[in-house]
Amino acid sequence: MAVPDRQTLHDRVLGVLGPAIAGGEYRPGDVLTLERIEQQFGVSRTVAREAVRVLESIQLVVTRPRTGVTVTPTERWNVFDPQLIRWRLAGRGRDAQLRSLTALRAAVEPAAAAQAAVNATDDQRARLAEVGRRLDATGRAGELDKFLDLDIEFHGLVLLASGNEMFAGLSDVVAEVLTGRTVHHLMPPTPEEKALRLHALVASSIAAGDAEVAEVAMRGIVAEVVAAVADPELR
Amino acid sequence: MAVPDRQTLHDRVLGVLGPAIAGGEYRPGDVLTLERIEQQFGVSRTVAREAVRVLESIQLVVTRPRTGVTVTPTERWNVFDPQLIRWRLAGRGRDAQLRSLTALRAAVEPAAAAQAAVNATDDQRARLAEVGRRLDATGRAGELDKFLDLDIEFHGLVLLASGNEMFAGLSDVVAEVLTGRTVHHLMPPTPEEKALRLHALVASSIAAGDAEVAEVAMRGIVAEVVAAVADPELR
DNA sequence: CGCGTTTCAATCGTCATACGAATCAGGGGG
DNA sequence: CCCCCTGATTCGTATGACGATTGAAACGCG
Repeated sequence: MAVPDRQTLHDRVLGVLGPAIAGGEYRPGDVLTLERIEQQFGVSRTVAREAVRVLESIQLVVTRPRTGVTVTPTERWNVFDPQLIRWRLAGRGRDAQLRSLTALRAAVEPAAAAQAAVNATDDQRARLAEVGRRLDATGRAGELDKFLDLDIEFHGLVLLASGNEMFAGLSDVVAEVLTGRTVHHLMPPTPEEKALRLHALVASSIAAGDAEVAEVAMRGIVAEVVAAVADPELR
Repeated sequence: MAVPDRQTLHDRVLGVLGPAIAGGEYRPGDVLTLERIEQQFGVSRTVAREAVRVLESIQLVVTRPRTGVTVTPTERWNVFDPQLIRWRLAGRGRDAQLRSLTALRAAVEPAAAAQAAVNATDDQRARLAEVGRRLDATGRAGELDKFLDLDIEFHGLVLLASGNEMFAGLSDVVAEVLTGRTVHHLMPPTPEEKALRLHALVASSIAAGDAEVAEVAMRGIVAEVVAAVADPELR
């Protein structure tokens, strides 16, 4: 066991450089040269270049001849990139990231639920109902870890069943947010009864094809989440 | 003149490979080898690798030793990547992409407007009012090109003023959608009177700090957009 | 002294080549 | 019949070299 995950070298470089930039250890305008990266990590030009190339595609940096690799102003960053989101959630600015993502969830998930009620396949409706039932059971039993997994599956299913690929593309992000919320103890020790009922309502409305109720119910869920994340007394 | 834009080689490779994969010319499961890319484009391994590396970071492909570079199933793609969005808007699947993006707009922009009413700086409120006025004027004058520019600026401002970086990160996407809508003639030759009034209402509500009205007004705007894009008679 | 031009050096961009590592397939041995 | 070993394929990484780009300093001219 414990064979340290075979990682490529550029992944390791990226895994240091990315979080460092995302976490603000380098400020916009700071300059890295390829040579410095090579030396700092003891890697070849090839590896350094590939790592930088990826950072560039996330628009964390720009590279120009004679100047080097310059850190980009934050507002140009590709904030939807899952890697970047993970880096930011792991470092400082985690709370801010969690809040902005939660606002995004609040905007998107009700719409996704409505569309899911219209577009879901029979199979998806059935699975949603099933996951909803198990969610309810583990919630009432207070099994938080299992609840988290099911919660992630639940919301992922809704986003997927919406039939909108952009919505579906957010499932990983939602998973990160849910996980982060649990890890940072922004979750009540036992899921609230109200939340459980709302999840059940979302599932049944989607199963029944009732877009309006599905949307309202989901709005209720995310409203609670927004409140929890915004609550200053928990930080 | 006509000095062909100095582009790096990997950008050119990427500019062919990316759209090709995004446009479905390679199917999920298809395999490219680095060697084939080298030969096809007449470039060195370095260049081929860097292009592939970027594709990998968008999750269009995965690479494994002995196997090669394999095209990933669509649902794993990083659909929020601006590059990918542009590639898809440029090729086939353009309509589908336009529709899914519009649904995303419809979900996000009302929330953004509401938050903007709360969080916008004085300067942003003023600029929004100003842009709103000019939007109205060019709209009534029927100057479509100028209207498009102002419309892009308007929606970008709202997203930015929301103070939520995720929302702000969508301004480029919204710009693409608005442009695409005009290019594909999903816009009425003269902007509708109702849309103009709603834009004005959004601007004034945000300026006045009225989140509720700003949200409702924006909802009115995007509802019209959804209808226009969904309208089958225009395709 | 001011300003445009030239020179220079730093850094990226690209290439060719070589070797190691991972992985899958198939053959040989138990 | 199963397991292990061997080999082939492809990526992963390193190295050294040269050209291209560009910003800044040095230079020369008015």
